[in-house]
Amino acid sequence: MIPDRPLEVLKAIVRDYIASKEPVGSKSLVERHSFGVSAATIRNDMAILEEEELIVAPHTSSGRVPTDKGYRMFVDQLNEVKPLSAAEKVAIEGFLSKSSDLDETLEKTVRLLSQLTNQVALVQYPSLGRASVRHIEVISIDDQRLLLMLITDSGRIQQHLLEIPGGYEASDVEKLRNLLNESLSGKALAEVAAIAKTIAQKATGKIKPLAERVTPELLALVDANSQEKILLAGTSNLARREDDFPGSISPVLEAIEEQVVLLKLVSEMQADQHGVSLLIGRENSVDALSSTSVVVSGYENQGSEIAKVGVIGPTRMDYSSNIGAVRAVARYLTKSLGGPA
Amino acid sequence: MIPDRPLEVLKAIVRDYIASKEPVGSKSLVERHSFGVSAATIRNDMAILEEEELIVAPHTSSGRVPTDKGYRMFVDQLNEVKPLSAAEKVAIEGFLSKSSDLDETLEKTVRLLSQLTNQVALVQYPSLGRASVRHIEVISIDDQRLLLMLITDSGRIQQHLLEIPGGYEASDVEKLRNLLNESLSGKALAEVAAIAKTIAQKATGKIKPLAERVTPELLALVDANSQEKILLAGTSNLARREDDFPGSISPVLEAIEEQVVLLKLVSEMQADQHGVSLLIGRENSVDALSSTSVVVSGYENQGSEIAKVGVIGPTRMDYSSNIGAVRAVARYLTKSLGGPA
DNA sequence: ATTGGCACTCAGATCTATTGAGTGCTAACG
DNA sequence: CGTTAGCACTCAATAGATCTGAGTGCCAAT
Repeated sequence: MIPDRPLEVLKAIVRDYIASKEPVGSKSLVERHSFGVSAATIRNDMAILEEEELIVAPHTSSGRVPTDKGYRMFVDQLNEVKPLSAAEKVAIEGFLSKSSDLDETLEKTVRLLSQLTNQVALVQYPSLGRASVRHIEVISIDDQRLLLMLITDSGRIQQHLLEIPGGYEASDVEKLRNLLNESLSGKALAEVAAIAKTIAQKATGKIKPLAERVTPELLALVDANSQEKILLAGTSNLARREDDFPGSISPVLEAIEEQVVLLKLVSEMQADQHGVSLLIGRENSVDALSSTSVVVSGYENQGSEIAKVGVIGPTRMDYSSNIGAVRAVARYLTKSLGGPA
Repeated sequence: MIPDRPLEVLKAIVRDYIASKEPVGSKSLVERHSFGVSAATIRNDMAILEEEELIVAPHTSSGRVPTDKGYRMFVDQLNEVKPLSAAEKVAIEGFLSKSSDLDETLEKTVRLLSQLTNQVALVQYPSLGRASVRHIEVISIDDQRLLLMLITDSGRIQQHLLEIPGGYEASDVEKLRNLLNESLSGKALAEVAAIAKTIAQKATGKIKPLAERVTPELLALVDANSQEKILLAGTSNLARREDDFPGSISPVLEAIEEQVVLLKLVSEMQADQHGVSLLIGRENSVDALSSTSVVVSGYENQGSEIAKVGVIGPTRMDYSSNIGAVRAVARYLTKSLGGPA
């Protein structure tokens, strides 16, 4: 266990380092904070912290820098996050006010979060999980084409245009639509595959060929729906912190653009005390992201978490305000989704 | 007018500089290319080129680097672009093969182009311009909600969920749908606003309130549709060329993320001899993009250009192959859109 | 018009002090 | 025992100083 004062010293080091980007030494520490002890004493405390690998000295003789472990201890000690400023609240409320469809909401959210935090913001699309079919629509576009639509209860809409080379009867389309909705509406997406098969069989006479043409496409839509997706914004914010990254930022940007990697990372994160979950530095398993931290929070629909929002930035970030912003945005997003539903 | 050999020298300088990133001097020039004259002669030619501001010397005494004007002359002289490799053609064909809806096609295209060129790729969504209404759909989701859809002839689909607090009659929805399609289908988007107004008036009795609720939303959709949009991919490719940018890349990335700016830039570009249009360095008016070049080409639907695809990268880029790739992708995109239509 | 020759320039690399923030340790103190 | 002043020491960063060589511009000769 770390004694009290050294812990305070650690906090001070983290804060000063975040603010100044310079390794912080014992002298500047006693100057900026009133510990009531001399620099030499602080040095002793720092020796303890170094022993515990909470801080390191970049060179033999210069100030100390927090390690990932140090940051971790810092955030775990953090018992209150920086509240949002009035202006920030206004911004969030403003965006929240006009409800619209899911795509638009998420796009706005991610842009908002990136501006709020000056970090790269990300939002995960609601995943298959507990989603269910709200409605299926088959629309005739012209005499050789149909538009198939799938609307889930989370508000996600997906469509696919399909060619019916031989043409079709309007009445058949109607019948098919009814058939599909009767059997599928309200069902969980996960069940759709099984049910759809029986539909193709149940279909009688004239509708049969049409049903056989359409159901596979429907499954493809479900599939596309279950395919996780992430929206990003503010990539340039990362570039602005260029020198927080050893060497070059480009591998970091590459890793972030790689949806699969990010998705895996984000999905595995579980909320902690603040309703927020974070990975600091090497705590995540992606090598290129070893000097970044990820802060995410889940957002909900109908009482259960459907996906995550968050930010990603240099390890040396202002955790307090980022956690605050992410948490706030996640809450508002939840509200915004719950509202019109 | 520039004499022949100096022109060849310019071309060689551009090519060598693109390949090596080092300012190129008279000696290495005669070594790498067989001009049949001595270095001193080349130096005289270089003096001419410098006089014409086609090249500059970064320092009093080191090799020369092409100016924007030099690059411009180079590409204007370019009479054949590098053909795509077999592998590249396969990649394009492969992507082309499966048709799908516009969103998906464009997303794939932009990713493909970015991989092909190792640059930041961009594709502009088909704009309002000549687009017309293919179909309008009003779908009842549940007893208080309708989904309004607008499908344009370019295949762009846009929808909006609207609440009907008082509920509605299914038959009214049907009537409204028919009314809308009769009046609007086939009409240019630009005309929709005018026509829609008369619809709200023409509507009789029971449909009237519904029509009055729906038409403004329809206009909003048209508006959203006419709102230009750009898709980006491969931002990290720019970061990889980090040192082609003086100072920091972050302003460049910021400018590129700024849709409005990019859109303006791209819209104003007009195709030249190769069916491709390019802006080199300061030829574009965006300050942050002064050391980037933009290569775009239009893609078509039903014989007329509907939007642009292209890449953006450092001024010191391989114009020949980028022009080739952009042109090829634009053509395939045109084909891909024309095919299923 | 082309060329060899030559003096000249200057960015970049290499080396050497110099500086100063910061450390670790020790001996003294209450 | 925890705290402190003092001191020798380390080493990154900075500033000069020097060297080097690629490359130039120009001139006189072909």
